[in-house]
Amino acid sequence: MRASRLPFPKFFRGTAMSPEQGAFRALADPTRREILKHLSRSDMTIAEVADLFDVTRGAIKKHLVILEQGQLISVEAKGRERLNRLRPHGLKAATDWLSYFDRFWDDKLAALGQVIDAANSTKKDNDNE
Amino acid sequence: MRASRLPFPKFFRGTAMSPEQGAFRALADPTRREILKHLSRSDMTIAEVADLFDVTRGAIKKHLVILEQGQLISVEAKGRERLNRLRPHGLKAATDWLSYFDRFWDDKLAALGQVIDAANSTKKDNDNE
DNA sequence: CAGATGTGATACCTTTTGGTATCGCATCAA
DNA sequence: TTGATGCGATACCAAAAGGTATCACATCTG
Repeated sequence: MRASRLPFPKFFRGTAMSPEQGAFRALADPTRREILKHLSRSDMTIAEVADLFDVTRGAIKKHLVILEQGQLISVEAKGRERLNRLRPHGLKAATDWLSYFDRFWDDKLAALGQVIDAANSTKKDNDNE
Repeated sequence: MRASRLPFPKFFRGTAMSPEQGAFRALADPTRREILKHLSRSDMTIAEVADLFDVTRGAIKKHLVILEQGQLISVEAKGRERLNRLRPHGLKAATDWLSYFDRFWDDKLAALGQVIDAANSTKKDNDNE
């Protein structure tokens, strides 16, 4: 029977996802990333979003639900329609997570990061985390 | 027969993924994000990574393959072992993609972004509503 | 009112993901 | 040489993801 087709993955039914988990899950799909770019220009109903892609409204609706679960958009009932609006602060969860690695990919920042590390722990880098 | 269990998803067999697609796909899993943090501290063999988690080596190996496909790590054969090393520049693909939205979530940057937009397109740009 | 329309909710399908267990091979150590 | 040990490679499984089609319902509009 597979307890089939429940609306949420197990790890999200009942408890909350970490903010960066929701954000990264939502960002993993290219269609959803495109939707975000469109919503950054203007709020849109489901039908308006669906018109921009080659998939059905149902598929777009599912993408929007995942974006909403990831706190990347908010949805406002507006008469018969529902307006999807970018919630840009949600992306900050992903940006913040990634910022940990800034020192590693930017050579200029790397030098700075090492200076800061040295200053913060003049003895050694023990167990960070 | 389902052409079952091919090593790569269809969109990656044959052609290349966009850099941000590979990065975001890899980042979508919490175990992989943790692996990246560990690798930022030191290079590790598969067995060493697997010891940090409660899953089998096989599962960790699959995660490392996805991280490698996303250009987030590189793997160097070292005798009988294989050393997995963070490739931090790969994360820049995700950071770059997200930077488009900086102006939306940081109010201080928003003002700056609008100034820049205005300066860059004092004439056109009236396509939003 | 009656019809058109935007949406929600299902049911169902295929593919991908994340996991296990297992086998075989190369390489290191005794 | 003979084991141990890291890994690669499969085969297999359950669940999640991404999609379609369809129906019901609320809400606009003539």
